[in-house]
Amino acid sequence: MEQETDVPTSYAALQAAITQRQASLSPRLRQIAEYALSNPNDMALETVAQIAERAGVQPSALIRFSKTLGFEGFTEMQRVFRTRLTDNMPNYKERIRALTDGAAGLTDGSRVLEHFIGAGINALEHLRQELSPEDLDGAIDLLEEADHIYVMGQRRSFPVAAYLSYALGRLGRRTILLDGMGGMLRQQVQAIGDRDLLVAISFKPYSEETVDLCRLAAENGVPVLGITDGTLSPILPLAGVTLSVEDAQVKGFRSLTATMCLAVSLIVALGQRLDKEKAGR
Amino acid sequence: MEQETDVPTSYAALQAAITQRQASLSPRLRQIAEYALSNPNDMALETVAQIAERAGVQPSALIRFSKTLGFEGFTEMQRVFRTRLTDNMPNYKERIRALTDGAAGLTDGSRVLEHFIGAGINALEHLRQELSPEDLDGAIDLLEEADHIYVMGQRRSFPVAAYLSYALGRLGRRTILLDGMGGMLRQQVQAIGDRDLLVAISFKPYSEETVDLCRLAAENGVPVLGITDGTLSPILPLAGVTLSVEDAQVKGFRSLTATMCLAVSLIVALGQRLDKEKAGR
DNA sequence: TGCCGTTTAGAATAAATGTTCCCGCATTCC
DNA sequence: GGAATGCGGGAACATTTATTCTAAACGGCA
Repeated sequence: MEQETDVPTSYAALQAAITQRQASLSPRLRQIAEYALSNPNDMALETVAQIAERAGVQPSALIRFSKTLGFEGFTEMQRVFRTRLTDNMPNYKERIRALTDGAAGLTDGSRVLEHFIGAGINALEHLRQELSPEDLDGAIDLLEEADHIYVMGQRRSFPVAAYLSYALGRLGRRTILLDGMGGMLRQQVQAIGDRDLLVAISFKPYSEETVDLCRLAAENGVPVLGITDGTLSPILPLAGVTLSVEDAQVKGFRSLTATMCLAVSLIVALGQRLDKEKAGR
Repeated sequence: MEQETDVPTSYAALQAAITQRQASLSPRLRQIAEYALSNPNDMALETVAQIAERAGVQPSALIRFSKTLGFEGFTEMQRVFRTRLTDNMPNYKERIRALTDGAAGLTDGSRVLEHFIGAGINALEHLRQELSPEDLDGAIDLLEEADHIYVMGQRRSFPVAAYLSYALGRLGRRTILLDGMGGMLRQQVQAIGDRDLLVAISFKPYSEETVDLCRLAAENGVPVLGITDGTLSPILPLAGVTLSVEDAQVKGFRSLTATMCLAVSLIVALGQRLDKEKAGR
């Protein structure tokens, strides 16, 4: 009575099937779908009762879920989840070796991705080693104490500036993204006072506008938090606190992997500081 | 009566224990030891009866084997075999979430940074494992063939959109960043044709505007390249090609570490493709 | 508000699984 | 050569586990 044709036999197919039918499922079954996709290990190894408890559903709901997907019962579906563990097992070592050997059989796109992933991991580890906690805390101090926060980043640094400005705003900090929109940059800049903070983000080749702005700020006694790279950065002597990141670069395209990691860390650390302060009062 | 001290809890320890005691075991138990070491998958997933049959022994012999190694019974030993599957096949989602949950006790800035660096490395490895080369190449195809490229990303996704738009522009692709500046979104959107491409970036909680725009594009036959997370994303059914990234998230602040890595990889891979094409002519 | 189809919870059930136990067998030691 | 010891086989047992079934809750619709 059931059509057995579309019963998934591989984990990839099962994942696709769940994803596809997820929208048309009843609430409880959707809940299971969500749990199954994010906890495939549990689905593969635990018992119905255990999974039901962890997912917050009844055991019978899991059987209904399995049957909805065309399986005979839960056991049959679990078998597919288990193939994910066994099938990927031998591949794991091979993949790492393939990577180490130089990624010979990879298509262009994924070779580039592999490269940037490797570079990204390196950059993150480098960041961990090189960035001093003092600088980081100093940066958070600046962000915490500033009246208004002005964020500037051009070209490749603009996404970072945009992120910081968005996130700082969400933390309730008064933040202005200096994007020069409508030629208003000069006006925006004139408003910066010495109780404010300029966050300047710039990487090689350093944007003139950003460096100029830093110089202006430094002359007017405005604190500057620099996010930059290298030891020769023109931002360095102008900024009170500088956070240095070395991200990978290929053909002029700088990866922002580590920089973004630093940015989100700054934000969350600042958020915690603000929480604590609020609680302390 | 039994000393419970040396019961192996990791697969490595179990493997060592079996190897070491193999010589002093009775013939039948040695037979089991041999089977266990060469078929750890079976040991982890099959039932006692199944394993017994495949190894050519009695089920009870397996229990004896387990007890000889200091376990309470077969079930307990099997648990160790199962850790091998879950440990070697890390569920990065779980790890990322674990890191996310464990962020509660973070105090100072450097601990937050440590946390995000760890989470970032995990996310990158997850990206490496989960993103299929086909999808990646498909995405590059779309970017290569599109007449105009429209990029949309709101809130936390905006930095990614900004980066892509900037970098695509530098590659000479005609790119429009849909930022809704000056309430021009509707006009910008109306211009999109079916030879163009919409790049939609959205993560939980998915921005309504972005999803709506995808739906509109899909209805009008405009190709959509989605960059999103999870398998439940509303972008998924609307996009021709979807690239899925799982980045860490703490207190509502999503790290863009892995997402940025993917973005720059896309760009550089596209750049290579364009170079090759140009050289070929 | 009242009806009808669907969905869900939870107990009841049947199947399967792990474990125990005892007896036969071989080997070893007296 | 005979008793003792350890090992292994396999059926019986108890427990766990998946599954079924029914009544209740829910949600949509008139």
